[in-house]
Amino acid sequence: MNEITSLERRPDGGPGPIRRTALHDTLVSHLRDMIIEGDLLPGTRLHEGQLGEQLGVSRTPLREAIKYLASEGLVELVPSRGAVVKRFSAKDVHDMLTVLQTLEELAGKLACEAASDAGIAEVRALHDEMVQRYKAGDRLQYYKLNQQIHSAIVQLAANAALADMHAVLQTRLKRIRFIGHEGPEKWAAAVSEHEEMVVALEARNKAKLSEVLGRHLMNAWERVRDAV
Amino acid sequence: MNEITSLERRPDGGPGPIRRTALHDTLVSHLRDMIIEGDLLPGTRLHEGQLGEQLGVSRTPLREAIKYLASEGLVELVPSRGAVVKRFSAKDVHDMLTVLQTLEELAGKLACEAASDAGIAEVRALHDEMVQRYKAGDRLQYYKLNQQIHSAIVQLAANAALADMHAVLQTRLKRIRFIGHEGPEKWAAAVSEHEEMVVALEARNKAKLSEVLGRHLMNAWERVRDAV
DNA sequence: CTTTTGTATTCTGTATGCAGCATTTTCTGT
DNA sequence: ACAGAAAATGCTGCATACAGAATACAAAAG
Repeated sequence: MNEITSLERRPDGGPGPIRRTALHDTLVSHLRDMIIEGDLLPGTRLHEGQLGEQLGVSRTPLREAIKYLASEGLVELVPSRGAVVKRFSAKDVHDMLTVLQTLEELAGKLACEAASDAGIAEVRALHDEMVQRYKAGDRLQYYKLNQQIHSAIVQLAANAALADMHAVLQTRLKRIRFIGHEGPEKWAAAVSEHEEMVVALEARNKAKLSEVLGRHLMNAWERVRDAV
Repeated sequence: MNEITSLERRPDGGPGPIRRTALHDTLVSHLRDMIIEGDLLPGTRLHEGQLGEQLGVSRTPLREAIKYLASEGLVELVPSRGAVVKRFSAKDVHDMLTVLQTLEELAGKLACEAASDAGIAEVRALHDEMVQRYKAGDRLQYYKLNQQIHSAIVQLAANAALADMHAVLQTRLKRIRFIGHEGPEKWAAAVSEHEEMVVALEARNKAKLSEVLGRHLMNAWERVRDAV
């Protein structure tokens, strides 16, 4: 079941303008997911003919999607030899986390200034939900909510450029973090850091929030360093 | 003279593997330049037929290039209505400068740790050249060297992710800064800041370099705020 | 047996053709 | 004369077709 056509139209016949997504756009999301979830491993060549047939799509929109992902940094374009899924070294991952850390520190500062109370409440809600998942041992949902919280804080900063850069790096790292399974004690530490984060945000304590976010990502490196 | 074919082969017959650039790749650079230099103003629709004919290229590689630029954030894709050159609000520009500031502060720190003496010397050379252009009143060359210096410092940080993010933002801002003409006194101040930067780098003074880079971009906002 | 060269196949890169959507123009009714 | 509808035009989105490059394979030479 990898046909792409099923994704083209929304399943519900709900109101509002019917979704009119372009195929290349759908393909971008689809391929991105395939890369993140490991269906396409690093170093894999993206075979236009084969991949297109597998997804039930012609080469043209597929190529367009690949170009888009290339600019995003998920695939690499080799002249006359197509595209391959980009492989990240340990240093690459460390570099990305370093930049992400800086960006989130900035996001923390800005969020404390710009966030609405409602926005902060949403983060709190996400966090509480995440803690529930943690206690239930549901790693996948925990992981997703974790990412959502970080994205939400960045959103609160109300800085489009920051959100862009953060999203790109987060996407590039998803594949890694998806794999990086941490032990119970480190997991607990991560949850504890998150609690600190939300408290600092609610107090609109810029310095504190920024510090915790930075520390959190330093520790993230510890957690994934073995996986790469 | 807008034919694209002339750019396909390298002019020199130098050694090494002959350049074999794909057309869509060439188009990305070409369109990017057209946007930055104002040949394509914000809000302009990128007409596939017309633009392709003008450049002597068929629609397929052109469309691929546009998708790439869309991911880079220079153009916006409107479903069923093609692509338009993205328009940036004053807030957008301010947001971008804020992020750029943070990134360059980080770059400064890392560069002081990781840079080779030779690398630092190159920045010094660029700076001296820039000062010459400044004294000669050659705004265009000054501007280009200015950008080169910032890029060079980021390169010295030896962090690929940082370089990526920096390049994207710098590209998005080029169009703005290209326009933003500053008065003589502000121009002098900018040059003076650059001098401080290079001195701090040569001394490998992390805190100082970081501070000057940050201040420099704060001032950059002052210089361009009227232009947007 | 190894190396090299010629050939065949496969895949990318580019062009073109066709269908559907958006927009504009024209026609018709009031 | 004006408003609304219908037709016509132009453009995008996707598929297909064709040309050229890269690789794999096989045969021949050392």
